[in-house]
Amino acid sequence: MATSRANEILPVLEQDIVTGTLKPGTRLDETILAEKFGVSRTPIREALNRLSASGLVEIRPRRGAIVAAISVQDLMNMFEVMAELEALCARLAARRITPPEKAELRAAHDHCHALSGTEEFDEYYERNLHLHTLLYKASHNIFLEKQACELRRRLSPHRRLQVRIPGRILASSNEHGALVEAVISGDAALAEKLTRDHVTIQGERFTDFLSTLPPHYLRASA
Amino acid sequence: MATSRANEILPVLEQDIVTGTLKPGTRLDETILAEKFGVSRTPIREALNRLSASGLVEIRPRRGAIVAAISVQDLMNMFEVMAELEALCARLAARRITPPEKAELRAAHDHCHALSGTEEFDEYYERNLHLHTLLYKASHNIFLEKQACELRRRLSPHRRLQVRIPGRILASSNEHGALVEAVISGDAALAEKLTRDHVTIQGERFTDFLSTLPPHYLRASA
DNA sequence: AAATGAATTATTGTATACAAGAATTTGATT
DNA sequence: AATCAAATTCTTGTATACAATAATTCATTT
Repeated sequence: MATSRANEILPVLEQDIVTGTLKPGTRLDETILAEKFGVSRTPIREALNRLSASGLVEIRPRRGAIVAAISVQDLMNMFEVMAELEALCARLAARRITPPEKAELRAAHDHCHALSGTEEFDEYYERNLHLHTLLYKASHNIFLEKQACELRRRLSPHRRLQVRIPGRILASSNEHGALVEAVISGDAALAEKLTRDHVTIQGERFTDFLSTLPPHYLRASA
Repeated sequence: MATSRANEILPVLEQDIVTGTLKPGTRLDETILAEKFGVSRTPIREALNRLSASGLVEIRPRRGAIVAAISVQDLMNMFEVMAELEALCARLAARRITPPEKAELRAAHDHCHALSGTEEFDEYYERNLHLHTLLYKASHNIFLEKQACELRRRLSPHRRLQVRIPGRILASSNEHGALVEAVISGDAALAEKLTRDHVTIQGERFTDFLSTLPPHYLRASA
């Protein structure tokens, strides 16, 4: 046991929510969770409280906790902020990235690019995550890095069900190539713009995204 | 009682931290707090857990909770993100602000400007906060609004002790005037730039800021 | 048969009891 | 007098017991 039961339970629950094992709207019964983890309700409640503060869980007074369900508007709003945070990462990274970080970033991009033309969406998801994480790190702003990671985690349960269009991996990877080059060459303004455009869901991608969302997104509260 | 004891205690503690009544580094003894609020340790712990997830409180395993103490580097990092979030607010607001919101924003600016030349820092702090809050709202991105508010709250205990230079109110108010005009006239790019510059602590203001920080900022952890 | 209301059941929120680990104090030794 | 170690005290973390409220079920009435 690392430190406390609650500290062990928290990341497990978080992971289950982030990966979609526990889907938005799912009830989180304290007693059931307590049995599952082999503890009393107390550490479960601590974990749920913390998760509610970070937005992954919604606690309705006297009515229990559920995996946070968000509306389309929330989702659009969050993507808007995500794009800006990542754009800031890119701008700062272009100014602050170190030589070893440049090598890592290039390697991560190559690793992504190797899947161009394929349809290995799950694997690309992981490699893409790694590339973006390196970008956050290269900003050399630890707070920003944490914020960007947290927001990405929060978006991921909704992102997983995004449209999986055959050519998407190639397109995404090409965008990566351009923005990685901009960062490495120190062109902050270009890196910022390319990253913002890369993260923003625009044009017909947006329409596709909307039309494939499960219906519950249309009525969820904040 | 609104909903639960923990839900009553949480905002009180938060306010005490944000206003500096409870200073960074202060130990938050569960038993003492429980007595003060007339409850058992349980709801206190729930509140502390939530505050730790939002970053205002730091819980060290088996060693109790303290008001989050942050380093100069953390502070600089947070300001960098704050500037970007507010700049995004301004950019979006320039595109989305409604006529009644324009009137409110103008009024808030006038209210700030009325203190130009004075040295009523505490009053200016409040009016300035109101103006910025209106700017967040005018972005019409509720998630962004919440994030910006939360980060501002998190920075406020450290901001309060900023240098109080005689001419600062006038300078700040003039910057407000320009950015409010940019937002109202719909000049998104200008509004964004002016807001980022307004929030960023730069030039000799930065030196002043650093040199007046209490010494504990130099050794705090993340 | 449907609907309303009372009673029962289940679940959350709080308090208290207990266990385990950190901090402190006291005493012994150099 | 200073330092180190053992023991005590204090604080946190977990479990359990209880109270309060929401959800459900069942009966009664129209």
